[in-house]
Amino acid sequence: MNNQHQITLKDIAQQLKLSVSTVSRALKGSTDINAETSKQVLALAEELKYSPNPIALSLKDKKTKVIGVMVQEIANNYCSAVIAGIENFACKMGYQTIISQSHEKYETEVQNTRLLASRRIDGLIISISNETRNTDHLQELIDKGIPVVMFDRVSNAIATHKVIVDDYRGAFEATCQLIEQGYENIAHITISKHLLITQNRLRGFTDALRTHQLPVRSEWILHCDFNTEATENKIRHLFCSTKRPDAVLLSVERLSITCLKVLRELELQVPDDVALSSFSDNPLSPFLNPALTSVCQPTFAMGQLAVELLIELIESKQIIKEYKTVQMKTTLHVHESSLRKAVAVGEK
Amino acid sequence: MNNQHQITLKDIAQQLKLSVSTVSRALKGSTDINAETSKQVLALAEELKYSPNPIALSLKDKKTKVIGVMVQEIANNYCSAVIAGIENFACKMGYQTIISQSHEKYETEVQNTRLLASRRIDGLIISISNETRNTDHLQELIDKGIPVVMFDRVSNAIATHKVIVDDYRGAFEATCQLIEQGYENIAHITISKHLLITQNRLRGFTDALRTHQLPVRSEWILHCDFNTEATENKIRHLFCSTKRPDAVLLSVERLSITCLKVLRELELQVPDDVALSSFSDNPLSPFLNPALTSVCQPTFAMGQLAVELLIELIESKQIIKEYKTVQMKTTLHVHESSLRKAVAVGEK
DNA sequence: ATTGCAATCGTTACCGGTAACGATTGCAAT
DNA sequence: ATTGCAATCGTTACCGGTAACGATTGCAAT
Repeated sequence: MNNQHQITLKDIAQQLKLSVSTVSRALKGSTDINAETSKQVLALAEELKYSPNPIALSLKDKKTKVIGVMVQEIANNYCSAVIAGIENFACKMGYQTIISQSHEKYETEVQNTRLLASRRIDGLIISISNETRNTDHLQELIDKGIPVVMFDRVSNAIATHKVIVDDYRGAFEATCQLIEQGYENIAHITISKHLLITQNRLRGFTDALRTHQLPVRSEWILHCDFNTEATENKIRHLFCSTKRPDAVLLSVERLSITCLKVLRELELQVPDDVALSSFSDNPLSPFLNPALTSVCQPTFAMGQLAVELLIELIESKQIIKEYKTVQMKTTLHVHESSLRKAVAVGEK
Repeated sequence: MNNQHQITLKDIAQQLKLSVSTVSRALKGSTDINAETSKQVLALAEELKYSPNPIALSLKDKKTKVIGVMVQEIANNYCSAVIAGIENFACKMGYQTIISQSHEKYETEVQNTRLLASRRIDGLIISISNETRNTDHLQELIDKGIPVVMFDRVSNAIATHKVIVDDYRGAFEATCQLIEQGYENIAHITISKHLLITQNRLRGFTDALRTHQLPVRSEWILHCDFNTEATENKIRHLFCSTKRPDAVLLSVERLSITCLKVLRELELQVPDDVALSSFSDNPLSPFLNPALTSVCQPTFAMGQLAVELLIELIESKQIIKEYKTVQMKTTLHVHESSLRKAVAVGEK
């Protein structure tokens, strides 16, 4: 049973004693063919379960109908939700996706981007890694004629369509919510300072503090990477200082988990001792202990939009010079982790 | 800058006034070539950043070096963790993966499987949908010479390599843990009765009850699908009966979330009113409210093994007749959701 | 009878690789 | 001088499609 070969035009042509081009015409619904011949071809194609070889088409048309997606980690709620949106729209448009991971490493991102390019993808959707500061590997792709669309962690150095959220406002609102609950000593645990999202979220955070006449303490702004142990140590140090924060705004979900872990270890209660608020898109956030106040992003829609923009770039005949950056809105879901207990509120 | 074409052997050949085959030889490290010529070719290839067109190779070799992966949902912890394992090993072996989703629908699974096949994937890794009872679409692939490896939700109807866990023992142990805590009225909320994992987990569950001389109540065995509303109603009905269970074993993580939701709505406390134990691979399980007792699977290793077996099938010269089913172990992580409070234990 | 054209089909080239085969050259062995 | 062979390179065919172009046939229009 094994090693059956896939049916080709040639097989059909030979059986019907026709040329491959006639068979091709019949299958493509050309009018340049006898109706009877066409019917025979279609019937046999159906019977043999013929399906055209996309490899042959790709070679000829120099289009693979494959889109590359580069994210930090598939097993990450945010990423997999965006990918779900990408798949949804890409599929409708007849594109398939190949997903690649950077694992938050610059070197891996560069290598895997080149690997995708060597696969002759028609375009790339990317959210850069925490380490990435140089984006030449992306410019390389664009120079080769492979369009790139960025989302989430975008870069100013690349001129292309981008899909982001209003990180500034997301952080601002979350910080204000903490302040309104009476928290005045708020720390910010975030990722690489070189990422735009980090900078925007940080500005949102500090602006919220300043708006409420609260001081900004630089030692309470932690830039972490994805080395869990190092991050745990940093956070532990933060909470073991003589004066410790009574609230934290976290920039990404993974950090909030690490933070929760450390707080448990230190036997600090959330939100009694420390309140938490985090950028997060985990559907389980409301079921956490305590339920985690979350700045949510329209992940699925972001994915859909990113592919839509990418396909626009891929299929447009003329060279596009005008690139747009679409900024979507975040939603603050307030839960227990950033809410003063009723008693405490009463005392205020 | 746009529409730069990719460098081909022809480009290099023309610049060096050589034939493409000589260039090809040089790049492939053939000895059948002058050392000096070879050096020139390699230097120019480097300079022009030549990378071979995998499409052309695929067409010639009838191998795409692409593996299809069909799962129910990417945005699902279990799936994305297995996929991470698949990617890890596939990448090392020079394969790329295309991920496709069934969204728990039989029709979608069949369609997308055919789509993958039409893409000429070298092999497929699949966990079938909750609706799937007929697996002809997989046999079709195998008959075409495209090997298939199944994991998690496997089928007896297909003869091939399979990677599963000991579902029976996983369910048995989890149920015993509940019984040992003094819970005697245990329900089982699970998925389609046609899936082997469902049958094995159910057997583990009922055998544990019988071992402890507890009755098996058929009305307390709920088979759900992924229609959240219908499932919520079923669960609500279960807990609103005159005699309600005091513990539940859940077959998949998603159901445990739905169950948690309903219990909150009904203001039933976990584990005071109802204890919960669930098959789950969410890293957040220990941080849930209450921390969820989980039957965990070695997801990453399962993914790795599944590709390893698949690549073995793809690359083996002779036809393989002996298929193996690798059964891995589950681990029970006991947390608050299935632990009697100290007081209650004292009363026992 | 010739011409033109529509209808219908086949031939050929091409996409970018590789492998089989062939061709050329020069030198050593006879 | 002839033969054989190694070294080195080019030609060709093929993978499976499609499009451009060409060929044939028969009939209507002149």
